[in-house]
Amino acid sequence: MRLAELSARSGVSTATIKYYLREGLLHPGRRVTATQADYDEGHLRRLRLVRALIQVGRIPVNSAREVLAALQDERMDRHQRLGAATWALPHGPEPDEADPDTDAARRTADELMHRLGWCYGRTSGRAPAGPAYEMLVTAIAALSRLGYPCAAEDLEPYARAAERIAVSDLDLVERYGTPDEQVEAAVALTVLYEPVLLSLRRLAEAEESRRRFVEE
Amino acid sequence: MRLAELSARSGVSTATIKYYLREGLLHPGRRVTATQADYDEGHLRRLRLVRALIQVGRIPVNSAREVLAALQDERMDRHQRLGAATWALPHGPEPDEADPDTDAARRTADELMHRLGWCYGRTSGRAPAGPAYEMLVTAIAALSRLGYPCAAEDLEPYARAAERIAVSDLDLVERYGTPDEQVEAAVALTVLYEPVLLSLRRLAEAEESRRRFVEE
DNA sequence: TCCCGTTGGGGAGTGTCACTATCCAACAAG
DNA sequence: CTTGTTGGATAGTGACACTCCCCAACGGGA
Repeated sequence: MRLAELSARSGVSTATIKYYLREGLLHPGRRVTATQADYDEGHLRRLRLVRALIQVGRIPVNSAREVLAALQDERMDRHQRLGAATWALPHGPEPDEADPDTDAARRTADELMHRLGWCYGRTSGRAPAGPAYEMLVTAIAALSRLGYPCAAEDLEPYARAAERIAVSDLDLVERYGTPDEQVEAAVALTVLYEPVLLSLRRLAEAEESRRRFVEE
Repeated sequence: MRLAELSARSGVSTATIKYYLREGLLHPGRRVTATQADYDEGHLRRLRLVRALIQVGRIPVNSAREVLAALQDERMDRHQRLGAATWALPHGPEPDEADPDTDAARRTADELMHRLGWCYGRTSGRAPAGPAYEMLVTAIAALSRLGYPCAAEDLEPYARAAERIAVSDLDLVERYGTPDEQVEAAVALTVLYEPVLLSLRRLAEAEESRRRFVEE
């Protein structure tokens, strides 16, 4: 398959494919002559994944490169690769450590982890905190700065919902045969189910708001 | 309160506050002289909300303006205002209607709405679809293009989790007294709980992955 | 009274990001 | 032989969220 065909079958312009090649998001094709290369189904699949991560998952190109690199790092097992890929995902601004709200937020997050029996945070920290934990702290700090309730007990229902969602996620992942496929599936599902989840939540909120506030 | 004090108490630079004033995200202060204006606690609160929406919620400035406008539109009731604000939230690219995957995705989404008894979509459509619905369709289309399962039955657990989350959300909202406060709370919670939810999901996934894939 | 700092207002500049356009010489297909 | 495509490279684009700088008009302390 040549560049033009890869472009036609993926719906991505040749200019953009060249850009991804330059940025290392896509492996170069097998060189046939000095001015011709051959691409296969693997390139097409990878290209579609890249597009999905960037366009649907709104992941910056640089992060996408790191995520893809983690996916195929032979030195790690399934769990580690998934962790490395998740680690590279975008995660918003770092918490402002000078802010007292951040400190309070960190304590709230720690308490939540403790309640749930998860091994993150300062007190129960078997695992390093990681970007997802920092993201949580930042969000909790912003909420309390605005005066909205987000004590550990307010957050617990959300965490319980997240637990159930994670079980569904991993069930989907385990449908796939090889560990390699599973890791790719896990990352794709982590990223691409985010918009699914957020849109379902917004629809559910509208539904619940109608139920509570509109008399018919 | 003058500009410098507003800046000090919010942690936002005077240049950025001026930018927000220009962009209409913040009401002008009460003019004292030709070169002096007075800001109050309302400005501080609004500024903190704007910052949270933009920095934590990652909402573009233009969308934030629309969201804030919807919040205080006197012509609408609680439910309508919340809907208008949610409507203005960012929602990714429009689905590509030329793509057969989009059509299939739309049918999947419709079936899901039907299973849940929600009044969205083509078949049960009492309400107009809205951006959240389009976001769902785009994400489902991307997933099936990559060959990942997302039939209505695969999505149902996610939707059930979203339902429970929406109930928690509205419970938090109803702690507030006046409808005005409730609407602001609803929007702030919709937006600011998104990173909370996503980070909790990532942590829960790591936890579940460890449970399944790592023998200790 | 003087003066240095601050004010609102406005225009222009900055840096990042994800492309996109253009050019090039080397090929390849009709 | 012509017409078009290829990989490779550089430069340009448009959106975005600030950020900088300039101005004349105040205003509070010495």
